[in-house]
Amino acid sequence: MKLDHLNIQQRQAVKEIDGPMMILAGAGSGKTRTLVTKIAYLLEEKNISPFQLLALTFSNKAAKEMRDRVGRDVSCDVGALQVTTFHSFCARLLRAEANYLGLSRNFTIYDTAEQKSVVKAILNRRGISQKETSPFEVMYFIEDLKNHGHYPDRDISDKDYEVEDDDIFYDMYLDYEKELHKANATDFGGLIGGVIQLFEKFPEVLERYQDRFRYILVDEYQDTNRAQFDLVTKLAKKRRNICVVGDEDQSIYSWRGADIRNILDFEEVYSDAQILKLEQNYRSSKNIIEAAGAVISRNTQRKGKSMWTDNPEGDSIDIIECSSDREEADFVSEEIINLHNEHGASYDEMSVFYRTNSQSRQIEDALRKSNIPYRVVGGIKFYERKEIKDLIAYIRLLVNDKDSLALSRIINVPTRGIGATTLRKIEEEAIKTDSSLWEVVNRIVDNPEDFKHIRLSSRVKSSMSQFVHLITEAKIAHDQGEPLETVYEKLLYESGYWEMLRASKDYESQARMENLEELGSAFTQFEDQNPESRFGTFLETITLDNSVVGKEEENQGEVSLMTIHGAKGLEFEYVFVTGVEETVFPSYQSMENGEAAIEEERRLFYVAMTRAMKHLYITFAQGRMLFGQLRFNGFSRFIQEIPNKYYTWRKIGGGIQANEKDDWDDLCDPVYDDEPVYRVDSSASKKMQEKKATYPKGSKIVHSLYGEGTVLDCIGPSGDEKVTIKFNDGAQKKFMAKFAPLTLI
DNA sequence: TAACTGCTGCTTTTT
DNA sequence: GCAGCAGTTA
Repeated sequence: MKLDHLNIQQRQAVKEIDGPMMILAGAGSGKTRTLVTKIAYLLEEKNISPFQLLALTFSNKAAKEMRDRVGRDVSCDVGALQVTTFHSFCARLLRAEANYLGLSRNFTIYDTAEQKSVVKAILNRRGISQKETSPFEVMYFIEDLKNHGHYPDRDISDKDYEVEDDDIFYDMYLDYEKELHKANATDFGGLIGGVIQLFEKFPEVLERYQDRFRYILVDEYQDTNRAQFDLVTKLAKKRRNICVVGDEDQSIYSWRGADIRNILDFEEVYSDAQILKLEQNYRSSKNIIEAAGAVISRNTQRKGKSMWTDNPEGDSIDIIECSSDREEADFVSEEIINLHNEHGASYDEMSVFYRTNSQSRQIEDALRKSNIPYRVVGGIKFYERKEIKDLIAYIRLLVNDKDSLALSRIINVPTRGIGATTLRKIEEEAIKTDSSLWEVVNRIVDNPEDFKHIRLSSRVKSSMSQFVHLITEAKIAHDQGEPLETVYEKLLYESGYWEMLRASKDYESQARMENLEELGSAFTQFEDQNPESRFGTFLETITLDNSVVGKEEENQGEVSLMTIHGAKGLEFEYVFVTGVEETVFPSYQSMENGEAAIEEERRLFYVAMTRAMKHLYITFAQGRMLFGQLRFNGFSRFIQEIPNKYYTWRKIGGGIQANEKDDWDDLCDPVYDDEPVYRVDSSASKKMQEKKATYPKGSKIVHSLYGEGTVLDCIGPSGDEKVTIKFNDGAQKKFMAKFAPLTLI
């Protein structure tokens, strides 16, 4: 098998197949190429059956990419090959082995919004207001437990997580688990935990899987949490053929439980592990790689790689100082037009990054004004829209009638006169008789005389009867194999949902109706691709991968807008990183959370920088509207961490007056020694001192070589300004003030 | 039952 | 600046 297309380290990563291995693969180092080749090598050269190989990733994006490339590059039949995400793998395994854990096969997977509803209900029941304890706190607590591989009766006293007795949060966690179990549901963390539980309680099941998966590959290893590490360790215990690939410098999901120790401790867990580093970057210019390297080298929590490249030095990084967020957006759109018209760059080679989604609006406005085609990646997801969640709730109830959360969501949508009071009565009854809401509603409909004690009006009772009829009819149609879209439409029209939107005159309803039509075609499309599938598989697919509906259409020459988190794994010729200011990036929360949080922000900044292949723009605004207030935050410490030889500082627009600008430069004077000084206190901006620029805008100068000219612009920190000069012969040139032979006249 | 009003408190979001 | 909540009013 030819491995000429790989470098020495990559080739070694491919050929060493036995025993534990960790590959530290830096940004743009050909990680996927190496992994795909390794899979091909195992299958074709070592004759491993695809059935015995397991490749796990964290994201669907990565799984899909690997699957596609394996399918393209590998000649043998890869049908049985599992290249999938941790969560899909676990969901499938749990459904296959459901009988062991007392779940039924049609269990529902709750997403974050549904988890929140459950937690809210628990808080409510305990009489705790959301002000006292926010549901997020409880959710975070629960997730943290699950991320560490905890499940209710698991003894993890010898693990790295302590559970205290009579902890009210812990009690709520137990309530939560009970609630989910009653609803025949689990959550993302529960998928992983469920498999761990299964493996611990039934060693024979574990052994079956250990014998099957002789080679295990884990991609995006830096994003795995402790539970996933546990899971993989269990699976690999017998054969020890485990190969993990990751980059600790791109670990940006620790707030989601990703545990950087999985990388830092790998050698301790596997003392005979081979550690390989892929340090050659094939993506970006030398300037970008070295600048990014300088920034990330400030982190202490890392194994330490040093990326290098054979690529040309490339353009200087542009640091753009703007007076406001508005001007920043205008600069981005003007520069995009410039790149497009003057440099022939196509829009889909450009991307604009921001720290938070809310920053996109400003940019979108500017792009729209200039008629630049763009698309926003991420943001509000299709399946998170209210109307979609509503109809999905109808379907969830149809698939799993124990899903009381789904029932309570839609029993009064559209309004059927079954309001909060009635619902509370049903809930009380359900708790008393230990049944689901669906069962209670059915009992009321079937034997109304048994429920005289909860006094329901006949209008309410007849609505309930209609509701039960609707769901039951749809369920029968579904069971008889009617096309999914037909059943869906039945629910949509006969529930009155469609009519409710049609009758409503507000502006949003039109869009909602369009979304519901799109959902309809999603069913048809899904059924075409998975002919044997029913609603159950559809639900699982959309919960675990919300890019599933025809949404992921090809980029037809648009500028991409996204958060930096969304940019991981992608690359663009031209990248704009916007809003690079203290309190925005790093975010103010991270600034309050100590050095570890700042290191994560720094990794995020590193990810942003290393997405750029050809040209990198870093922009910031002196003043920005934040929380309805104009704030002056100063540029980010990360800008100060870029050695000045890699960038050109440009101040654009007219915003601030000359003397103010000098004060600003002085205020933000970057410090390059070992202990950076950060001046982020906005009140400091009021205590600015007077100081003159070396070459004020508009002043006349003479250059010993080029003659007389006018200063167009003077930018950058004082003592290190870059001056733009228009000479009398029309030529325009940029100089470093401290080196150029310039004299003021 | 819904609609209105004032108050609070803000990230990122692969699954 | 805006969404989401709790408490109040029609």
